[in-house]
Amino acid sequence: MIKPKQKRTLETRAKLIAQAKACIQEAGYEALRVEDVVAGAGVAKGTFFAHFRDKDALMEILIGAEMDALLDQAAAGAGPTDVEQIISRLHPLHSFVTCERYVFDLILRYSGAAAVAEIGPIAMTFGRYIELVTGWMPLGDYRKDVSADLLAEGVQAFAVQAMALQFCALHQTQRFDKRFARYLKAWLAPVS
Amino acid sequence: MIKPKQKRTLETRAKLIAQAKACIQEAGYEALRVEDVVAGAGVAKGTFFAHFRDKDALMEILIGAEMDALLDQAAAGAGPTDVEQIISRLHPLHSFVTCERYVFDLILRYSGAAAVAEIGPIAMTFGRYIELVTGWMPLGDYRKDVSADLLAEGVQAFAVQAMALQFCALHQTQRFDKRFARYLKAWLAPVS
DNA sequence: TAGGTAAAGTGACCGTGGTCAATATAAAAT
DNA sequence: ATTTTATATTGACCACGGTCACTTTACCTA
Repeated sequence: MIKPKQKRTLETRAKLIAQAKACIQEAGYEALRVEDVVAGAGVAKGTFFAHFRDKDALMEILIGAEMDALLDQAAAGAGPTDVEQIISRLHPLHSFVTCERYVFDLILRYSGAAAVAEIGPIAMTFGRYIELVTGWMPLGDYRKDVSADLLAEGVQAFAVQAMALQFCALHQTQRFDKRFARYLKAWLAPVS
Repeated sequence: MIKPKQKRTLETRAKLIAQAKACIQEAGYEALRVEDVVAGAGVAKGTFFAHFRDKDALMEILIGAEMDALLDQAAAGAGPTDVEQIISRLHPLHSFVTCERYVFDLILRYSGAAAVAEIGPIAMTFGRYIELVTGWMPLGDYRKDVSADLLAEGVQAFAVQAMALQFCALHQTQRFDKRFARYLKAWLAPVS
């Protein structure tokens, strides 16, 4: 997949991705079937797996691209200067991550790379997330006794926790943003 | 599954669970095949699904039981009074949760219940974890500006984050316990 | 003890992700 | 133009989780 030489290869790959997007548009991520994608793209099943290691690899590409775009959006303009602003800036991204249970689970599963050579699109976005939030840390009145990087890791950990509880009926009395705000206010509060 | 009446039912269920444990003992959780379990238990495949909604439901029972036993162990005796003690007390549990990538992913997937009626064994253990840690909060010199319950939720969030990074080659320079300690020291530090 | 009925068990079958030896096509060499 | 070689494509096939109409068994009642 690193350097496809033939034009045909690129065309086939584009057809597969376009058809996958169309399927998802119609019925969501979880409902995606490899057989539908290849049928719609007019290629054989084996071709799919010549282009993508497995179904999840395609999902990673599609979901990773979406997350990347949302990260770009979050990174645009001047950084947020307080907790509320951080939360609303990240809202579109968190909203996408929790759009489907299936999507959330898949993202978590691929959020870490098993090896340096295996850093996939989703693992990349988790790195970007940390970088982005780290850059925001000097902009507000947050605690200074720990590094910006550690603070950012905590923000990510709390975001994941709040999103996970979003899917949990037992805890849905609190909306995601409200719970996340409670976490961040406690985590980022300046040590007086 | 709520009140099995016939003795036969209980026997079959016991055979299935025993065989599943044997399979896992031999090759780990991920390698478990329903076909092997039913073959070993001497029943038909359909019988398996009459006893368990799906394969994951059996996994939940087995993994949940293991986690419950480890929580009992962590809860025994006087509570830990500092971060290092908290970490070593939870070590056996965290160690089991990360014993296999497959196990970790499954636990995360079932850590929240979609509905009150669906609280499974694993979702229960996440509740117990919070309760346990909440009870430990008054025992040490931790911050008092947020509730013990919120602190416990944070401990859980950081534990999950540290475990997730455990599977990530990029971050394996730090061992789980060390990373978790870094998180907890920052999270639980008393506001001076 | 026989007959009836509800519960438990069966296994052929299906859906879907994934494989691979064979084939077709494009690019390079002659 | 023809042959050779590398690359892309094919589709029959497999593995494995899960289903369901049917059969068997256990228990209850007369």
